[in-house]
Amino acid sequence: MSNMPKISEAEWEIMKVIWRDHPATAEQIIERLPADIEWTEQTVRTFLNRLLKKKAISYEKSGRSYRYFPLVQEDECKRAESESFLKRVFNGAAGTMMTNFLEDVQLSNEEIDKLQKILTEKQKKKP
Amino acid sequence: MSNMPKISEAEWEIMKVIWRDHPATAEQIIERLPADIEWTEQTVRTFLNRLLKKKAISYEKSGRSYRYFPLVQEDECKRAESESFLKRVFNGAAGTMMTNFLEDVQLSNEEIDKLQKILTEKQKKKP
DNA sequence: GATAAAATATTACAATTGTAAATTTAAACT
DNA sequence: AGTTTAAATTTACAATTGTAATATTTTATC
Repeated sequence: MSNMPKISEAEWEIMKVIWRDHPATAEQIIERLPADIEWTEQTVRTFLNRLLKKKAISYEKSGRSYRYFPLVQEDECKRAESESFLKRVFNGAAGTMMTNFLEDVQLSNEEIDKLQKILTEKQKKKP
Repeated sequence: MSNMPKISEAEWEIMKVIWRDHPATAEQIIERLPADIEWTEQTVRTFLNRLLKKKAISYEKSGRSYRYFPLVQEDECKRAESESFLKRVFNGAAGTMMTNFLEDVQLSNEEIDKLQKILTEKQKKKP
């Protein structure tokens, strides 16, 4: 099975930027991080190095800098993290978890429609 | 707002047992942990101590042992952890997150119905 | 009240994480 | 080619976490 690297909270921020647009230099990554994150450049470069060591990303050289790109897929990481969350917090009870979220969160009408549609599909497939 | 203690993955297992049935002695907690968890008693006691230090739980004395009980509410912890997960992994996009989950997870017909009902309610309330 | 047994509390230790500073390397410019 | 300078690499360091072992304190028991 998947020996996906464990990505820490801070590293997730880096990965999200890289997934969104790659390859990307450290400089680009730094400037694309959400504005409310206040890390020094060195801090970001440390995270990049750790992600390299974990084989979550790789790079190609370009001039004097590296252009980083992901080695692990966003979808897989999300799935892994979701499973872990579901098990840790809700003992794996997806229904309870979804119910809880639905009660707490506000959704647009489009989102509601989409969810309804998926649910209806699911219903049709089962007896 | 809430200055809720950060509960680690291992600590979550302890908290879930305590929430389910409290007050509970260390011994009871140890025996109620899921069978697939293989911690020595000392390890569990360490976690109990850390949770005490974090003020996530407290205790009352009973004979020679402590009977632990929660100081933080399960609901609040779940909510906090859910928010953190949602932000970290899905940038806060609840719709996307729910869609992803729905596609990956299998639900009973009752669960599907319940979710449909909640969605329909939500729809009615908004234009 | 002394002792044994059991519970709690303290100490340990390596890995991971957040947060950088210092150092080294390599590319650009003169 | 030598120097500047920007990038990457190495080193740092405290807090948290997983995983216990050891030590100390209490309470039953004789």
